[in-house]
Amino acid sequence: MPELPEAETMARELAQKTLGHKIAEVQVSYPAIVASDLSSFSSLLTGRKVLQVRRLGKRIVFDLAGGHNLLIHLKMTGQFKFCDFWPGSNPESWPPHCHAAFKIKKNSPQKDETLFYQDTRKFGRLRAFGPGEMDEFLAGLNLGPDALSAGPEDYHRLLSASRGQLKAVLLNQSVLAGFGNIYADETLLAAKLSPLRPAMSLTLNEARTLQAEAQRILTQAIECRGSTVSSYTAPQGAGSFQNHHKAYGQAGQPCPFCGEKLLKTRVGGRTTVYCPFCQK
DNA sequence: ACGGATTCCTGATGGC
DNA sequence: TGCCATCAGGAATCCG
Repeated sequence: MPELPEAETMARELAQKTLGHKIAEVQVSYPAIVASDLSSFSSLLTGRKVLQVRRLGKRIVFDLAGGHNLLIHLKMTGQFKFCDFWPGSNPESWPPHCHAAFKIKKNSPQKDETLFYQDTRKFGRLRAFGPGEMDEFLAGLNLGPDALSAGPEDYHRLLSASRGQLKAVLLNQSVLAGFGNIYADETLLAAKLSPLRPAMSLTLNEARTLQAEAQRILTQAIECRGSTVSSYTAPQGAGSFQNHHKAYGQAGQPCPFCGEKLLKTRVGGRTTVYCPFCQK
């Protein structure tokens, strides 16, 4: 599922293909995928040049000319793919699970491309904004600082201020933005901290370890272009960090530190894999 | 203010 | 082999 490293990879690869080019046409085949006003979705984006593509937590932002924006949350299975044809108005003729299409009018002599938003489970959401509107929307989300750029003191202050189990707090995007189920489990195992313990009990030294491991793992995952599980693919193909997972999906496998079997449980409603001996 | 359940979806998996 | 039930999961929303 797309978390911080996957969203970062997608933003980079989307930028490579779209920066400086115009969105010439927009089509939506599954209207529920648009979470902003549907009638203005196309007109807010059409004819606008892409100035920047960036990641915001797990979201992807297209900054467009004139202060307009396209904001995407990929949720579980959202992804982008480029094709060299423009789809017909009949959704049946679209590539599988594609719900929106953006015609990228390339500067000559490059050939135009179609950017498809593809989402098997249809959980993802797209929003288009006029000038200033996105900031207002984002303020309402109350996102915490980015998990990759926050420092050790931030980790300590934010996590130890929240009630609840450490992993549940780590997954709360208004505490830190970017962690999902994969990297929460990976980071907690690497830092030898139990997902089950109260976040309030986190000491400054433990927070330092947690932040350092988060930085290391998220950075390495970005270098691997993310983890390809449940069909995630970036525009330029699958990532490879799934080959480095030590916790996620590894229940019953030996703990990398002590060799005992990793256990599976649930924290905050999510499947959680951890070592009951190493993670304190 | 917190935890828990529910909702949105579809493909993969497991039991019989 | 086939069929049906269950599970997976981010986050908004609702309930207690």
